[in-house]
Formats: sequence, structure tokens, C-alpha cells
Amino acid sequence: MEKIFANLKLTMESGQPPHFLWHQKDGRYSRKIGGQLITLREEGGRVRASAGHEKHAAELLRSCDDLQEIYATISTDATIKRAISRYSGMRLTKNDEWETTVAFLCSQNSNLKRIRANVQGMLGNDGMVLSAQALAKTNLRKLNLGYREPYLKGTAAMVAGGEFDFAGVKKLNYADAREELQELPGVGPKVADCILLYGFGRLEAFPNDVWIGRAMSKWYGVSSPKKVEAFVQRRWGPLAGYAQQYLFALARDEISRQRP
DNA sequence: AGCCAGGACCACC
DNA sequence: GGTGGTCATGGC
Repeated sequence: MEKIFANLKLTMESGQPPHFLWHQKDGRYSRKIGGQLITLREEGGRVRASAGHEKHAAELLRSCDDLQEIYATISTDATIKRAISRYSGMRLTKNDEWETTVAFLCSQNSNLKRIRANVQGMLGNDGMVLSAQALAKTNLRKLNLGYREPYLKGTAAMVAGGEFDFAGVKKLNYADAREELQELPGVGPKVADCILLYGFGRLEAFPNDVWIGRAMSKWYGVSSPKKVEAFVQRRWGPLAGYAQQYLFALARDEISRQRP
């Protein structure tokens, strides 16, 4: 397989699921999946995977996405051009749906470091996030998830009990899938968009968190979530998720914590 | 020390 | 259908 063009560090440490699931050491990224250790490394802008794991890497890094073409399409203004220039090579990732759901159930009103610790505390011996069945009967109190614990328990119970079907979500269009995911306790619009973007590969999803809120307000003059939705869909449409990832990175680097 | 965090939920308007 | 208060706890 041909190597994948990417800035691996930006990709793996950009607040996407790999940020919570993979370990970095000496510039290499690794994790255990099904008992196997998978390792990724970057050589001159190209990513190489450990032997036998090329296919997994290609899927994770969405190797079919042509970044140059995407950049050309979403370069609508100076702000996003600056983000693309600064974070060139950052790719969206395609992750396991359940792992993505668990990670972003932990994410609300939290921070990247804490989310990572929470997710790491819910891994099984095979290195993967505990299944819904296992999670439903695991005591999570030592993880100090706060008010998120009942969300995780409730969602795990629904999935384990067959009350919620991820396979069914896959067949729905974006708007319906977004509504359906919000049937899960602890899943609102933002988390639903994260699950759709990082777990289901729906590139039109645009997770609107506090940083994106600041970015959209400061750089595009739109504030309310509804107006942001409309603006984003009109401007970036089917590639809104890529625009979001780059604006999120730029916002965290350029906007101070104190809102003006 | 005190404010903030990749928000969701509920009551109330 | 929109808005404000509340939620548990770690980071910085």
C-alpha cells in the first residue's frame, strides 16, 4: 500500500478519538487492538504502519480523502486558509463507533487530558474500550466521571439491551442520524456530531463546542448554534467536518481563554 | 484559589 | 422553541 500523506502528530493529538486511545513515544503512535500492537510512524510527511496493519491505518487516517482537493474546496476565506496553512497534513480520522461514543460521552464539560484518563480507565485487556455489555456491569466509580457516569451506564445498557442499534443509524441521512443518536442519555447535538464525524465518517457533521463557538463568533460573526448550523452548511456543506477540525485547532491556539 | 472545561438536561418562559 | 441554572470533578 502507498504511504499516507499526513502530519501524524497533528492528526493524532487534535482532540479526535486517537488523542484518547493511542500512546505517543519517540514520535511513534501505538495502541493495542484485539491483543495486537499497532504502531504508526511518520517519515517525511508519509505515514507508515507496522507490518500487517496497513489496512487498519488506511481506514483510521481516511487515506482516501484527498487533502489538497479538500483544502481547495473549503478555502473560502482568510481565516480557514490560515488554519489550513498552519495545520497542513492534519487528517480527520475514522474510528470505531462504540469507542467514539464512549469517548465523547466523557467529553462534555471536561478537558482533553481528563477525557483521555477516563477513556484509558475503560479499556479491556485487549486494549479496546469495554463493550457495551461489559461496561454496563462494570463499576466506574473509581474513574470519577462525575455526573457523566450515569450517562455512560445508561447508554451502555441501551446498546447492550438492543434498545439502540448503531447499525440502524448508519442507514439514516445526517439529520435523522443526528436526532437518533440523541436518544442516548448524555448525547446532545454536539456529542452526536462528534460520533457522526469521527465514528461514522459523516463529514458534514460540525461539532459545535465552546471553542468552535468562540471561533464562529469572532471570525464569522455568527453565535447561536442554529445560525452556526445554517452558516456552516451553506459555506462548507459536505466537508463541514474538515473545516471544523481546522478551526478548532486554530481557535485553541489563537483565542485566549477569556472571551472578549 | 478560583475559573474553566470538545455539554446535556430540565424547568420555565 | 429558546434561554438560564445546575450538574461532579480535574486542570491549570
